[in-house]
Amino acid sequence: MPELPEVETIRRELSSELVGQQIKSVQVHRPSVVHEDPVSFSHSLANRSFKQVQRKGKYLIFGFDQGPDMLAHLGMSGKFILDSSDSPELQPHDRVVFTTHQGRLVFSDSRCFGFLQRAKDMENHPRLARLGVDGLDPRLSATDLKKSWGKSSRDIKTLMLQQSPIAGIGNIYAAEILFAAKINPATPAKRLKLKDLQRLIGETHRILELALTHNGTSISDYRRVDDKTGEFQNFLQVYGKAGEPCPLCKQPIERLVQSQRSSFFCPQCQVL
DNA sequence: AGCGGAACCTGTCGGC
DNA sequence: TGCCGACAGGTTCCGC
Repeated sequence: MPELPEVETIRRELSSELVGQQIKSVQVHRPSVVHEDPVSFSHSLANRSFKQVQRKGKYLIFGFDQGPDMLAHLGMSGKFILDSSDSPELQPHDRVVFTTHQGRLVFSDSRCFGFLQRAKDMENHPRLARLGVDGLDPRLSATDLKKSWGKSSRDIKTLMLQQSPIAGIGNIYAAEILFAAKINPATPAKRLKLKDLQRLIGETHRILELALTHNGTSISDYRRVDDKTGEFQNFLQVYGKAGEPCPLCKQPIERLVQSQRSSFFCPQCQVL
């Protein structure tokens, strides 16, 4: 589900609404989504207060007034929902519920690819150690990309999804960024020159920023913490649009499977 | 080392 | 109506 703009939207909303709230209790309804002993997890988080919410790539890191941080990933269908109702009913996909003095924070995830886990040493967490430069980070450089990709004959689309050397891009934004940069998703990475990679970085920044401005893309599952949808789905140029005319040249958009994922592109505009 | 493919789990939709 | 396969904003792991 959630790529960088969706996760960052959620981070901002949690940051403004959740910070300062104290946890009364934690109920784990699906132990497998807590990647550690669920009993220790619940016990240790009780009575903690949320202090900050950070993001690295598609991961969220919750900081508390004391004790280890909590790492969270939303997988394909994970959501964080905040509510303040008095007698909320447990929904079928509610996996973990944090009850605070002001309401609840619910981790809901239909497919259970997401997870929560405390970690004392977040800096060296194996999940985070592999991440490259954040997709919104201005320090992202074409030279770094050339260094990582310069000798690879793999297709550029697959490499963009690997979270290194760039972190935060997923299937939707890979398609949109490549369309904007006029690069074919099947192009072997080593064929891209520095100026192509510079353009790719420019479009990465532009598209991710724009999507963030519109609070991300809601296609089916993704919701903001107040259950509202994002709006960037209204601005998609190629993702999910196989058979529809290209917004630039009217040629039909094509679908292609790469690394077991769908890619969408315009065969006429994305020639490189 | 790097690659392709399977696995994790659940839900929805379209075709027969 | 029911069953079956395809597909879905992700990531890790295993075997070659």
